[in-house]
Amino acid sequence: MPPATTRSTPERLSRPQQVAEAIKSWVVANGWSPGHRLPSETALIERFGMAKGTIREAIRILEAQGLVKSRTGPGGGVFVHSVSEERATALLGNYFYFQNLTIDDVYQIRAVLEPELAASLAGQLSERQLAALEDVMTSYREPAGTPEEERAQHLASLRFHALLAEMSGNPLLRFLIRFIANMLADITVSRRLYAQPNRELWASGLDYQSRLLAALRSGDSDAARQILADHMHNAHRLMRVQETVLNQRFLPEGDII
Amino acid sequence: MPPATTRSTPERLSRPQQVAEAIKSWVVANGWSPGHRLPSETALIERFGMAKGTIREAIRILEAQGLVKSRTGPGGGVFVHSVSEERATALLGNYFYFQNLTIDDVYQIRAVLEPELAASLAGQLSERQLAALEDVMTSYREPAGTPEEERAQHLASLRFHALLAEMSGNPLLRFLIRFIANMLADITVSRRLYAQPNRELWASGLDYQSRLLAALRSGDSDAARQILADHMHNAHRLMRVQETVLNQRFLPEGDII
DNA sequence: CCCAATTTGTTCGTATGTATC
DNA sequence: AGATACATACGAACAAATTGG
Repeated sequence: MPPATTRSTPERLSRPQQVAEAIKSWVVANGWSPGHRLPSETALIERFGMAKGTIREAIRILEAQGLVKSRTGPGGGVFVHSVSEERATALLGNYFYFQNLTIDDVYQIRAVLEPELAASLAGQLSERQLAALEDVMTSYREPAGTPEEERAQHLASLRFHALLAEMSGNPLLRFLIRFIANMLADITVSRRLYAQPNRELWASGLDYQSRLLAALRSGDSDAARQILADHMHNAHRLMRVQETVLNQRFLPEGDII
Repeated sequence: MPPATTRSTPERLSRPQQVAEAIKSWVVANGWSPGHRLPSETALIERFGMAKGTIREAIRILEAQGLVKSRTGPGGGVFVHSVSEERATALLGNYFYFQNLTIDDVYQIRAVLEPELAASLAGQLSERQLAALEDVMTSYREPAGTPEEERAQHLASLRFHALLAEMSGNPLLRFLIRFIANMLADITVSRRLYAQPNRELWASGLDYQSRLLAALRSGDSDAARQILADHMHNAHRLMRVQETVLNQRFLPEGDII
């Protein structure tokens, strides 16, 4: 179940890594699906002729990648597992931890993905799904009073976008939008954006989202696309302002950005 | 250096996993950068009061995520490592292995990301970079005769897009486009698309790319965007045709799609 | 409720491999 | 070449968790 690892750097692998790769291709070759039980530790020890510790390290490698899960006790063992969205998000997040993205980078992508998502969902949602979206919106019907409320509302608005993505039939689009929303949530928290209430962002966000819901309901794909394009443009502009404000406030005090 | 793991499912972690998480936050807290050496195994054994095997499994977990690398010998040890693009690609690929994407899914994303990339690069590239792009183009100046050549040319055209992405200053855009190109290369191989030469795709691809280079050179951002939008639309259409042909050819023989 | 069987989880001691000086 | 410092691997014993009787 792991895509064949395209090895461009032919560096020697440690034995646990070799075993992990061998198990991977074994699973793929046999077409084993999530839930299938792999041979027991002792069986693998015999199969590969290696010590217990080596085999266990191999299994840990696969577990870290989210490809297997192991349980103790009778009926236990190591089981093929489909990589969860949470795991994939965390693993990919590790990569971008070292790439120090800017707000501009993130919004360049959001600005094209979110409108595409909105357009593709117009006229496709059930009344139940539309109701769920309206439900999230209610959590920021009132302007925030405190910074805590402000932050909570911002996270709720990100949840709105994540929920919207959830409704897409495209797994790739779904993952990317949710991943970016998560990353944005982390950035906002760690950089302490939204420390001061920003009533303009709140008002414009609420307005855009209600207009979006109308377009989604009526099936007006072009309108939905345009509404989200405008929204992203606006949100980007407002976040850049806040980032500037932030740097001016915190940098002199030696705080991390 | 790993983003704080947001744990929504409070399941108990095994000791190696606990240690791995502890080391992660330890690295983040101390702000250790790639290249920094972690304490030796024996030091970690004392530090955590656990057996060697447990510590080693923890390190395997971090290594599988691409966050550390270990070397033997004097001056060796475990070192903080920035997650490589290859590693991130492989790990994310594991996730989508279980999501069975369609050609439509992939092209819905390509159709918005590639034009955005082209637009953002117009007028930004050096003569040297433009020359490198032209260089890749020469590898499919002639129409393919054999299926092998056909496949090689298709992979070269994907490399053209990957190279273009490489030139973007946006790490997120860069990664996404290269990831999708890689995935597309895998899909085309595993599904045996392009088994029969498709001269139309070859001709249109070559035409689009030379027009794109002109737009990039002259700095016409809108033209570059439009050219790639058209190209994606066309490539998508042609790949759907081939996928249909493929299914009709191979499915009766019991081959996997 | 406890006991027994099964399977992973953990420990320790020792030995081997590998790169640096 | 040899000594040193480190990860790597082995093996046997013991512990913990889970399931079923």
